[in-house]
Amino acid sequence: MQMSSMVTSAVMHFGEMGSRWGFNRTVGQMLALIVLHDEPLSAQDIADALNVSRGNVSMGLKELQSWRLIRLHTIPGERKEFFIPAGTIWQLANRVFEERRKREIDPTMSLLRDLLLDQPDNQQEVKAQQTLTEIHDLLENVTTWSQELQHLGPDKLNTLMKLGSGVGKVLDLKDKLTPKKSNSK
Amino acid sequence: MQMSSMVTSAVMHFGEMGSRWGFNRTVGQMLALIVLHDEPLSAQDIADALNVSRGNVSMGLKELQSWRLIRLHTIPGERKEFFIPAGTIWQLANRVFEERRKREIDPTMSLLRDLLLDQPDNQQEVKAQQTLTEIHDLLENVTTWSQELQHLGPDKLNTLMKLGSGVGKVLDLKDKLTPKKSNSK
DNA sequence: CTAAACTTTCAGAAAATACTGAAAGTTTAA
DNA sequence: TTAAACTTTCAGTATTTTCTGAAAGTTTAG
Repeated sequence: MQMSSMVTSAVMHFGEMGSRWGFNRTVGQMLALIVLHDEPLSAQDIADALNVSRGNVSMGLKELQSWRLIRLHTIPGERKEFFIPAGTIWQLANRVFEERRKREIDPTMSLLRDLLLDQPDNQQEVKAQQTLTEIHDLLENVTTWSQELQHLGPDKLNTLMKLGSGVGKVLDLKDKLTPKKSNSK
Repeated sequence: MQMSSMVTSAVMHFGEMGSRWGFNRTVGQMLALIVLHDEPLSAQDIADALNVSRGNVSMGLKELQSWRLIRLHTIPGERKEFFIPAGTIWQLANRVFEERRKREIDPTMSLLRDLLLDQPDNQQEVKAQQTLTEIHDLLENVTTWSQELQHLGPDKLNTLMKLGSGVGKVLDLKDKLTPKKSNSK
């Protein structure tokens, strides 16, 4: 199994970026390799291509499966297991967002909810709670919104993108077209 | 300088989450402390509150300033420097997004652009380039969109949020109301 | 059953990252 | 000037994370 120079460049880069994206170098390289290689790869293929131990590959595969970024693919007549991407690029990106939300936002939301239930004991805590509320509301918005986008799908998202700075305008448009209940018409 | 239990909880949590947000434990704790404490804090205050070395605080402050999350605040008559949050929660969150985009997306966009300029040498590379194009376009959409949101500001964003799953519908609406040039009508 | 072909696990080693504290640097007041 | 009151730097140390490879586990073919 020989990588083209293009794939090698991308694999190395995804390795370097890996830790910024929530996994480590080897896992990043493995993901790029599996996504860019059109044939299913065995664990041994991956270990050879990346020059890492078989054990490390085993752990990396487990992690990528826990992120639901790759899945098993059985080749009839072959004893060993092969791996392929678990969906389209759009689906993979969504899974990364979702998983990162779980790790980076959900625990904080949970803590903030708890802290906001407490009775403030002094002026200091009243101010702190105000700030915590702002943070909570902002995170909630981000969460809601990102889930919203996932449901849109790539095609509609693209339409939305092409609107460019028109998003604000569509919003205005919507305000005019959908009168509130309180506004008797 | 005594922290309330509420602030202590939040500071500890932000420390634990720090590494997932792109900085380390101490920097995360420092950020939470500065944001939640309503009075400006000196480096020494911070070192005492968090029980870390003065040198570590100095490095952390530099990092938080490079992210533009805190800024210097001079108190007349005081020799030492004090620090306060560099804006509203909304502004701070935006800076974090922006900085993370620079670190997590921009380098990859740059590499992808380069790889897509290369002439594919074989069928393998043709397929790889297709995939890389998909990734590139998706990242470009995400980038464009997040910048778009930053310009909206928190108030309009909130309106957008309240639309909930209605975003798709508004989009359909917009399609009907704004015929494309190619559609002679 | 047995052995071959595979996968997983995990203790210890290696590498990367973060922290300390002492020394060097800077600013200000007198 | 000088020295006091601060800040920054960075070599060495501590901590955390990642990786290896050998041993243990699993599956299948005969």
